[in-house]
Amino acid sequence: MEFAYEVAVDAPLATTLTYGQPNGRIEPLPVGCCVRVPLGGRRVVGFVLGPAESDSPTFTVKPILELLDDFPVFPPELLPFYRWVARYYHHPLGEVLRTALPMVPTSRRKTRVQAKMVETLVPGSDLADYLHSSQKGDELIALLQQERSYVLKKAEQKAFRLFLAQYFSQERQPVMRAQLNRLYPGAGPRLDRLVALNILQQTRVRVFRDPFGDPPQLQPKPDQLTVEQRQVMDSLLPAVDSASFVPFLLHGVTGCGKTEIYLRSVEHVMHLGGTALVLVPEIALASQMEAHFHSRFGEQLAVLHSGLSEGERFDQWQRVLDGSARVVLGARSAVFAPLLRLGIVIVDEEHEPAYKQEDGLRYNGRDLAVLRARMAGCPVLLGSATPSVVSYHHCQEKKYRLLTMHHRVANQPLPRVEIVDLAGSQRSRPDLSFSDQLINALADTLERRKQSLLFVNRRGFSSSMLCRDCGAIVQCKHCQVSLTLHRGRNILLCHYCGYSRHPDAICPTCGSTRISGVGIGSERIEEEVRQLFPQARVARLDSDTTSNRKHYLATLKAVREHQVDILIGTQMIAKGLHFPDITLVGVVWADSGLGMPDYKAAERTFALLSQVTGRAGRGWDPGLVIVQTYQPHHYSICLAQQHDYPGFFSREIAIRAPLHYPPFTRMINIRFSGLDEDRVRAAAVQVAECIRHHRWADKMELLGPSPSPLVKIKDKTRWQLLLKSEHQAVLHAVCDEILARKRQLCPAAVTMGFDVDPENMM
DNA sequence: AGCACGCCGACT
DNA sequence: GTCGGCGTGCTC
Repeated sequence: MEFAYEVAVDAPLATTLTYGQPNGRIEPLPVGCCVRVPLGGRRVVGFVLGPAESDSPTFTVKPILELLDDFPVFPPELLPFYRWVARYYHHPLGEVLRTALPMVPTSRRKTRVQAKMVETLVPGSDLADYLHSSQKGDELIALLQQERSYVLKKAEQKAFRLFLAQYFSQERQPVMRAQLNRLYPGAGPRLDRLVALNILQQTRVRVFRDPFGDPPQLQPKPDQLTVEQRQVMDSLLPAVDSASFVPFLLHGVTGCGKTEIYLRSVEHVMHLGGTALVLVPEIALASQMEAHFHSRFGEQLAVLHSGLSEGERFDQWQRVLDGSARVVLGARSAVFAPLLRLGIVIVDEEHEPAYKQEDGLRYNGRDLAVLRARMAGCPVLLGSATPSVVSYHHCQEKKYRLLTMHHRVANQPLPRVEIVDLAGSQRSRPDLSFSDQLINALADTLERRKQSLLFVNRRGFSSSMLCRDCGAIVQCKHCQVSLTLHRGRNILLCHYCGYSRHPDAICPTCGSTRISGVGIGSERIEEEVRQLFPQARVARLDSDTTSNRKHYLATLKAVREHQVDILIGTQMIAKGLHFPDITLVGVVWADSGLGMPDYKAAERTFALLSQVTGRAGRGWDPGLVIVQTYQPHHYSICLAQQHDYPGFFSREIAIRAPLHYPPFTRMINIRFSGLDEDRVRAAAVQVAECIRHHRWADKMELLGPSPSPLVKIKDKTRWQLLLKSEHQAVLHAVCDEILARKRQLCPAAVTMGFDVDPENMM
């Protein structure tokens, strides 16, 4: 066999495999092309990584079955990056590539995404000869009829004139047939005759499906930067010019104008002829960022996020691959985009947990963005109003350079934050979730014809259903979690697997009928608000009401046009939206996250409160934030009230140091799951035993094995094993060893997976 | 992951 | 006697 290739296949294999040249093909295959290969009696998708190691194989090399596309789906320059990802996350390279290249056909999915072509018309050879003498329809028709021996019918003349008008108005670009048919519904057969007469010529051109449904609102470029913005640019631009890896953390209060910093840095890179990668936590949710970048970079911009259809995503990817788009704006998976000559990498809201993918390849988009910048040799800019504790710590250790912006753009003051102790305060409506302060503030805001925003941590009506006789909580039959009452849809819903059932009023354990809901959800808050203020116009935004993007955008529009007085929502309203008329923000239960068994609980609470706080007072009115909590003295809540990030950071770091939590250690969570409870536990115990006997066991801490906080999800029992160490290399060596001995330690019926740098321990 | 191979219970 | 249960192991 002449050529042999290293191929990563779409299967959970630890190694890459060797395949031979496809039968009947002579030219070698390019690196990065997508192929179909035989694997153990089936046919799977694979990626050509390059020529195979040349030492004589001990196995029979099978030939590649077919080439799926003759162009590469990723540039060879990015292969080292993809390989590093596979090694770092202890994940099969083939699956890394499948995650990274979302439009590629998988072994399971049969349908393939294709380039979209449209039928177009250009002048035919007979017409082209006359276009020099005239461009007027009637004259051309006369000329053509005179010189040739045919007569054009009225309708054909009409179609012809229409074509000419379009052709010249769009600067001699091919004219879409569909466009002519829209203007003149009977055009079809007439155009066919014109094509037959060689007056017109039929062509097909590639079109890029447009992800910007409505062209985003044009955002003007400000003439001037603030003093702080100029100082930040003065630090950033030399780093961009130096074309070397320099990591920056930009800590700037909400409304300080970070977006303009991003835009100008990217503009600078564009002038230097480079490319730029910009990550945002969740672009699907109508972020202003998309509008800004589209206004500034137009055709140069590609967007990559989950809100795109497969076809749109394919087109955007192709535009990046062929170099016609040089700025990529996208959610975490955009970190794999095939950009070459990177000049800058930007991560907005770098602290957001949304950067962490929580299934399959559990990567962190923010961390990989830093890695890409390192490998490409360019600066990386991490921006946040509430930086992650880990990133800020890197600044203190002089690994990152800290840039700080203290002032909001128009020098608006930050809103006043009032904390209300839910346990200690007198309440005139103890039956509701509102303190008197919040009720009064809502009433006052309504009266002043301003808008209020109420933030609730959970969706649904009641978070769980409790039997008042036996104390049992109604649970999902596939997951060991409580079902949430959704009154609007009249169901009990599992937020983990989506199972739903009718909310019948009989306790499944004791048969009692005294069952009632406990815990507050957004649906219930909505009902309470309607009861308190029947005259107010109320809207709710959470993932229940947002299953379609249209409804989400419509609600935002209604809020912007002041057709809503009180907006109620979950996490998703904490980000991005800023409307000048929102002067009151209420947080119904601020400490709900502090009870979680999770070392990041305080960090998340601080970030969430700061973020929600930033929604108030974006107009002239400074705004008021009312935070209801049972823990009014908790440092994450008090320091958020004072807008004191450095204060929060030092308190948090003082707690984490003695407990050996990140940033003082690195962690890897090893997760086990399977249908057979006993075997899942046994596997976890076996692996733990193996780790305890590892030669570097004294250089790490092992917590567990223990059942996961959510023991059972979708009928699968889950156990976990947490590894902590100051030395990252130790953790990786242990994982490699476990993977090598997986056969003996873990039966096939139990799936084992690594969560490197876990964000969420549930 | 998925498919083949292999070793023990109830069927024509 | 065999058909098929799923537990185990491998895939270039």
